[in-house]
Amino acid sequence: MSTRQAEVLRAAIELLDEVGLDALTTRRLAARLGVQAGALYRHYPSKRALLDAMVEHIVAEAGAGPPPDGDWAAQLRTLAKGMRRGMLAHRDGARLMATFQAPGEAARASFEALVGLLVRAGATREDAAVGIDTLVCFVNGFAVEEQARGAGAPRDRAFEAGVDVILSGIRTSILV
Amino acid sequence: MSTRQAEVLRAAIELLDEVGLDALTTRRLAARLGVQAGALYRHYPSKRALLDAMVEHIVAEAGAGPPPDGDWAAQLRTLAKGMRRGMLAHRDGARLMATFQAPGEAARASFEALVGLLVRAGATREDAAVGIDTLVCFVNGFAVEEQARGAGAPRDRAFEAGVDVILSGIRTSILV
DNA sequence: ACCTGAACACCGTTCAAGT
DNA sequence: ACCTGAACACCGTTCAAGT
Repeated sequence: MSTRQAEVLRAAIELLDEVGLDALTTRRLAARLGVQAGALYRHYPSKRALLDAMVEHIVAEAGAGPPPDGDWAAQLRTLAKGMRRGMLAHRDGARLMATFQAPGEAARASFEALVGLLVRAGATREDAAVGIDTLVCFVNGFAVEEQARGAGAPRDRAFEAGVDVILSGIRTSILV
Repeated sequence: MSTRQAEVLRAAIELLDEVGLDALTTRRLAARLGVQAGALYRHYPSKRALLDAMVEHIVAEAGAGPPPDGDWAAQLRTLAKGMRRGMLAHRDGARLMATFQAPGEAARASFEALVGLLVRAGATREDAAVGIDTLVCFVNGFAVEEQARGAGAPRDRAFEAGVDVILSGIRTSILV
């Protein structure tokens, strides 16, 4: 990944935070880089490809940090909070993820890590995948709705309560 | 609601199914109606307003049908399946819902109905709201991901397994 | 390697004017 | 009441040509 490509990506994410997804335009991005719109196509083959790179970047930065400690439930709770925080960290972050298509490297890796966590706690691989799928879909669905509703009241408590419902479902219907 | 407005809405939903959300353009919609693009603004003040009306229509048609029977869990399972079916019934239906902002009349009513169901099963109103919120966010998140991944393998079993995890979480952590 | 200039085929929206 | 015609200020993308 060339330095210039990384600069384009960084500028795109900054622009997203400033103007939102709907106003994130190749022409505006080019202007911010002091360049003509067509020049962007040296670095990304399409706007779609750039958006995908942004998603990947945001997922990776959300999945960073030390692995949490505690039992499997405490770890999943921490990781779920981190995923939500990562999406809310950027304007329209959740909606950007939702428009995404292919799971991508970082997303797949973090999914596998979560499944492994439940397997180590005693679940079969299939059951673990169901549990993680449920949790991940909830987190995504929650963040999309939360961000769509605008800056309204903080929904931290509601989010954690939802995570707890799912963790308790995993405990009673998936783990031995 | 004038007849012509209803025709515009119907044409918009047909066009969505044919070309998808990204190609759903005021000009294409106008062409399908045999009219100039500007004429649409007699019936909807903006494309956003038209999209909102489409969401409302789809939500309402998904929430139609007789109330299911069985205990609360069987009823929630049936309703969750219906919500997912409603979103998948139209091309990019899930993504369209996700771009939506205000909850809207139909959505609010169906949320209240679901909460009432859990209250009758013995939950407090707050706990019931948490449970329903969890289920609804999961359903939306699941459908968004499912539709984003394209027509791939049917995910009926994965969906129902996820619903069951949440129902079992509601049973053990919310109900008396 | 990176960018310009200019074009192409589009967008959503507005508004006077028509019937 | 509903629509036309025409414009305005934009889009994403391509591509020869420059440095």
